[in-house]
This record gives sequence, structure tokens and C-alpha cells, in this order.
Amino acid sequence: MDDQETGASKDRAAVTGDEVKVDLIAFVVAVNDGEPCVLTIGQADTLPSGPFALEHRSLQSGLRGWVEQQTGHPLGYIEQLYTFADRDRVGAERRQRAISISYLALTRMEKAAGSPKCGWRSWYEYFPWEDHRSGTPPVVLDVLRPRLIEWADSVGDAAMRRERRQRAAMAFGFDDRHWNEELTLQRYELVYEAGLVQEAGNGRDPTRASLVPSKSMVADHRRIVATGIARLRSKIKYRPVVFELMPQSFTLLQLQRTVEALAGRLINKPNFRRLIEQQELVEETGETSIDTGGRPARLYRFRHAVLDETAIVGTKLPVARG
Amino acid sequence: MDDQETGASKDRAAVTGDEVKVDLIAFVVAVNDGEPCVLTIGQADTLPSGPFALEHRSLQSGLRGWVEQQTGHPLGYIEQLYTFADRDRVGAERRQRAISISYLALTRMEKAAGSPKCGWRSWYEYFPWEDHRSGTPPVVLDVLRPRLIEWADSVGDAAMRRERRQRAAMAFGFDDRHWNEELTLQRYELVYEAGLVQEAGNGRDPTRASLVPSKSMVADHRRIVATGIARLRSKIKYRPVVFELMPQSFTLLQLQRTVEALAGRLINKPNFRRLIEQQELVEETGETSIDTGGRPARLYRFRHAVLDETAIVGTKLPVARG
DNA sequence: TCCCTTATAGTCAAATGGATTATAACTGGA
DNA sequence: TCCAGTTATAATCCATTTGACTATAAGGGA
Repeated sequence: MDDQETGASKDRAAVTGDEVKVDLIAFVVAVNDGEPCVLTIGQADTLPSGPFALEHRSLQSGLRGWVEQQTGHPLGYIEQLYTFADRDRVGAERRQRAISISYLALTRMEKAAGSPKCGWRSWYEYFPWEDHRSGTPPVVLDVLRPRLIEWADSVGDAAMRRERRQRAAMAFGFDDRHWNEELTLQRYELVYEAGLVQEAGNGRDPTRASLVPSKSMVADHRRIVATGIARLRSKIKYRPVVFELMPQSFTLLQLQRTVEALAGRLINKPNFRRLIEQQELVEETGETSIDTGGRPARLYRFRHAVLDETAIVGTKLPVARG
Repeated sequence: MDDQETGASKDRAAVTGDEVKVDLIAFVVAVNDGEPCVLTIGQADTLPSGPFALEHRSLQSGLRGWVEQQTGHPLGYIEQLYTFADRDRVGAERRQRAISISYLALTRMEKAAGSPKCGWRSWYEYFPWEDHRSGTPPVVLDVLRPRLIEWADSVGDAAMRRERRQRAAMAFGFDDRHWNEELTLQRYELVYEAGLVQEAGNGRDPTRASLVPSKSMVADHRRIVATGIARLRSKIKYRPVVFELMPQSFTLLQLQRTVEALAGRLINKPNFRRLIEQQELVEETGETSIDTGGRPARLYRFRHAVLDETAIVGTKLPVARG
């Protein structure tokens, strides 16, 4: 490989780059019975994580090690989410910089859950306003909307009031707008800015009477989850990643329910089947499932060949526009 | 903010997280006269970069500082690309880990280029196989295809041969497949694996007689550029980021040429105009441009209001499917 | 004036995608 | 045994999108 000293390298040498601690944080997802779940530790308020250390061969292997050690759960599919600098940590004698690298991991929920600390929680416990499978959740209209309007109107400048109202309307689909399931991060940032989640505690209202009811997380872990949900909701539309969450064989309805769980909205059944079949993402196993409650459904398995054929080129799933 | 010690934090304390050097690397893009350019330093083979240090307020501000110092160029739009662990650097007494955080930055090319070290180069000098604006470039059919087939056939296992041929065919659109402009990274990885670029020097053929003619870069900088091109080609289709590269006012054809420069392929003119106008991305300035060579064209400017309206919701640009 | 260039408007057909209806195959209870 | 309820599977309809094409307008230069 190229190892010559270049102009850039010389510039670098002039500055003693400060050393930094690096943390790896995992948002691990599985779907069970139509509930999308996040893997947590502690009081179900913490994501698996740990420092990147010398013994780790790579960032990903370091992450796998920490998750397996803390939850007993091995990881399959992994993808990087975002790297951010934490606010300064004050070390013993000097200031200590730290950065965190967050990852999204997809897996199947194992029965033998392993470690006692391991805990799967529906991610809608942390984001009750994100589940629109039964229509707009009550908390959005009854709590979030009035609070956000109140927050918008609490600022003096008229232009800023209008801008805040517009942001809220677009993110949540107020005023006859469509709800866009991919805006999970923007919605979280709004409720955070408006001081409606615990971790936003920006000095006001210590009684928390005005919080939106939802389960909180340590530090910025809930923001990482929001980032991951948004990424996943976007990605299922053009990459066949759903299958990382499915068992070996499944019915088309099970597949649809899984996509719906992730997207947080319902999908038109015939259209879903049409697209899946058109793209030849799956093949029949020849068997049928009996426990559907109605007519037995054919069982399918993922055609792994498509990973060679189209992994690159792009798939699509029909998550209706509203 | 939440600063309580959690289960995860305790686990962390048990392991003295090793300290790491962090580098910030920028892929800075501008488009001039229909040529998409990358900002380089050194022998036009190095991206602006520098270590993340204590005096930097944030990762992004650190990056801005280094780019401005090394090239004299201020940055506008910035977005994170990817974080990766470099192979171990051997320090004075102990092994030293390093990670790099790469960014994509969009800007307008300033006339007063500033620093002498600053150099804009067409990115197609580094990726001649990526410019399909005049049809498939000769280098693809004359050089790349035979070399890739040779590389595929050089492996013993028949299944692996088939897989390599298929990867090449899909990435480059051989065998009547469509060329997909977003596969820039996959194509680079193929030519790298096949040993067709200088930096891949995997021990074979030191004479380099079999290399594909193209400008090389230091270390893995060319891979970062490939990642950035891919990201940008994808992003222009659903976010109005092109306007970061445009002057204050412009004609619709100039806008189209810029998109074509980025996408590396031509676009149908009437359809392009239709989509731009439908989405109300721009508004007329009322003036016209005289130097079009033909009938004078109306001048437009970007409607910054759309950043409030749809930044979130998604735009679309018509980059034809082939 | 003719011919070249580019701008701008309008048309057409194929493909996509959302919604609906119809029929099939099972379970469980009256 | 038959009927109601449930889910599976197939087929159709129609509005919108989108790719490709044609026609006309408005400038410059020979």
C-alpha cells in the first residue's frame, strides 16, 4: 500500500493530534410478533456499548464483542449510523475528548436470551408517537400537538413562531399534511427542543408535569435510536434488509407485518404481494403454514441469490404514501 | 442533561479505553462549467485533512478549520460520510490506533482561489470510467472489461469465477444491463480488488503495465472520493443539494448541466424542466441570460423557502434510468 | 434572409402504483 | 352438515408518474 509521506502527512506531524476516547454504541433491532424491539441493558434505558480498544481487530468486531459480552446476543447485519463528539468529559488532570460511533444492527430474537441483563423492548415504548399502524396515536393529537403549539407560541418573534409551527406541522403531519414515517429523527428533535422528553431537561419545569409520556434513555441513547429507526425506515424501501429480521421461512403476511412494524404504518396487502413477487425476492418452500387462522398460507424463504443480483441495484417495498 | 452513572458506564470504567488519534478528512466538491471538481492539496493526490484536536469546538468546526488552513477555502454544506479505523500505526513505543472520519462538503468555486496549495481537479481524472455523459467511455469497454474478465477467470473455483463475472457485469452494466451511476463505490472496489489501480498494489506486477489509466491518490483517499460521489449521486435525487453548487442566479440548462456533471449521465431536457417547475424549487429573477448562444434563457434563483417546506419531505430529480 | 443555436411549451404512450373486488381454503361453532 | 368468520390468492381498474418526442419561439451570425 502507499505509505509515502505526503504534504498532508507533514502538516499533520506539525500538530500533535490530541488523543481521544472512542466509544462504540449499538442499536440492535429484532421484530417479534409484529413488535419492533430494541436490545437494552441496565434499566432498559441503555444501549449496549463499550470503548474501542487495542485488542479489537476493527470497529465492527469491537462492537460485536461488547454487545455479545453485555447481552449474550451475537450480531448479524451491521451498518454504521453516525459519529459524534460527546461534550467534553473532565478527566483526572486534563480535559478529555470523547467521540461515539453508533451502529444499527439487525438480528433475529433468540429464544435462549442468554445473559440476564439482556432486555428486548418495543421501540414504541420510547417513541409512542411513532406507531401509526392503528391510525394517528392519541398522544399526538391530545398531548403533542397542544404542547408543540404552546412551545411555538412561547417565543417572542413572530417569524420564529411561524417557523416553529411549520416545523411541527411538517414533521407530524398536522393540518392535513401526510405523516412521513421517515422523519423520526426530526420529530424527536422537535420534542427535545420543546422540552417534552426527560433528557431535554433544559432547566425548566423540574416537576416534569408537561412531559410527553414515554420511556426515556440514558444520555443521548434515545437520539441514537431515533436515528436508527429513521435509517431503517428509509432503507427497507430500497434494500432487502427486512429478511435479516425474518425466520428461515415465513408467510407473506408475516413479512408484511414485519415491514409494517418497522414503518409504523399499514400497507395495502395485494400491492405488497405484487411487489414482492415481481422482484422475485422470495421463493416458495413448498410447505404451508397452518396457524394462520384462515386458509393456510404458503411458506416462502428469502432468495439469497438476490443479494448477488440486486443488493446493489435496489429493491423497493410499498410503504403507502398516506 | 443526564449524567448519572449507568450500568454501561460502570462496564466502561472497568476497561481503560485505549486512546486513539482521530483524523478529519474532507471531500470538497464544486462544479464549474459542467465539470465536477474535487479540492486537493499536495500533488493533487491528497484530500484536505487534519487531526481532531482539543481546541476544536466540534468535529465539523475542526474540519472547517483544516480545510480553510490548507486550501484557503471556506466550506458551506457539510455532511458526514463514514468513519473507519486505519490499519495500525506504529508509534514510538507502543501501537497506536487511529480512526478517520470523512466528510462530504459542497461549495462554490471561488475565483480568488486563495492559497497556492489549493487545487481543483475534475473528479473524472480519478474515475475516468464514471463519466457516461458521452456514452460509455472507451476505457470501460477497451480496458476495464477485458481486465475484469481476466481477473475473474484467474481464480480456480468455478463458482467464484461466475460470481466475479456477475459482480463486474452488474457494477459496470455489461451484457445489456443498465449502468447505474450510484454504484461508484462498488466499481472502485472491483478495480481495486482486481489490482487495476495503483494503490491496490497487492504484490503483483510491479511494472503496473496492466493498470487502468487514471490519476491515483494517497492512502485510501480515492476510496473516500468514491464514497462521496456515490452519496452525492444518490442524494441529489431526493434532496435539493444541487443548489449548494450553483451561483445566485442560473438558467435551467446550467442547473441541468450541473446535475448531469454529478450524475455522470445526460438527462432529458423537457422532463428535467417539468420536474423542477412542478416542485417549485426555483423562482424567476425576472432577468434573462444573453450568453446562451441561442434564444436568451430566463434566470432563476433557488427558493430558499423550500428548505423549510420540503427539506425534510424529499425532492426528486429525474436522472433517467438508462 | 437563411441557418444555426438554445429556450419553452405541449403531446403521447407506457409504466407505475394505489385501491377495490372476487374467489379459494381453512377453522370452529350452531 | 352447514354457516359464519378468517386469511390467502388472483385479477381488475384507474389515476398518476415518467420517459420520449414534436412544435414553436427567440436570439446570433454568415
